[in-house]
Amino acid sequence: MGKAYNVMAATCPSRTVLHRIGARWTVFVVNALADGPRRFTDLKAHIQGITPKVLTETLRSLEVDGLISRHEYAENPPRVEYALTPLGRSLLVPLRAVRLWAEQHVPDIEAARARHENQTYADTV
Amino acid sequence: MGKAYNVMAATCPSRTVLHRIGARWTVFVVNALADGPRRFTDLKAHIQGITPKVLTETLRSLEVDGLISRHEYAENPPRVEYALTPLGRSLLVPLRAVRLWAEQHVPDIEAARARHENQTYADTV
DNA sequence: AGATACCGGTATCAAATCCATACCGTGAGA
DNA sequence: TCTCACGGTATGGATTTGATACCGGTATCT
Repeated sequence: MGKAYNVMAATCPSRTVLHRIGARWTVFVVNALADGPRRFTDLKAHIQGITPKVLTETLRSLEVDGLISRHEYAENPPRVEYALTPLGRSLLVPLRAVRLWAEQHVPDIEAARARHENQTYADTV
Repeated sequence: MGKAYNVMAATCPSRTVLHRIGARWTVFVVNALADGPRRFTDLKAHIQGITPKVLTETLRSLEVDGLISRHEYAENPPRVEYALTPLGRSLLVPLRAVRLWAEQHVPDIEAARARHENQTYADTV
């Protein structure tokens, strides 16, 4: 059923999906929610460097796409929690693989960048 | 080994790696090179919607990071081929998982978006 | 010989996105 | 009353992305 879509086609809806996944902060927010619901300020502290505006936008987008859910508790003081939906949790699997790849290959990529700085040949295939 | 890095830390180098992976067109270019080397114009035709400028920038960035290699053949007419390096091929694995997830969950996400449309409409009524 | 087309890109400028900083309303605590 | 935390907005500048036109070299067609 998945093969009904081709990401290389400009008109394919999977394009917009991939675009959303690839958006600047999606990977971080989804990963930050991996261990359970979190509050706005908690997320902001956990994902270092994200600004409140961008965090708000990212959360809204993910909510629209059904990847996370927003729960507003009518307590005193009011509390807002964000959590992954089942769909969001399923995305966690491939995203975790990407994050692990990134963490594991930092030395390789830093070496490649250093090599490029030194103008060495690029033919290391 | 991989756990020496934490993507949530703003200063962590894995951040820049994840940023590169998540860049607008990286997934498409890497996937387009999955089946072997391709030429510039071929890539441009295959990845619908990418402009030459952006394709050039993406290829240069991926080359700096050691994910692809650029071969300029001194033939007549000159030919330029881009290919995945072993490092790039290793990235192919998690990226393919992401692409498959995207292709498989298009209906879910479209449903979520439609649901959201209806919700906001219902809120105004 | 002249016109045309392909390849691998640049140049230029407009549009979309991202980021930093400041601020707001509500409620709680001192 | 003053101040602080929470969950955000407002504003305005910086960065990235995109659309379009163009270029030099080579081959091909007429």
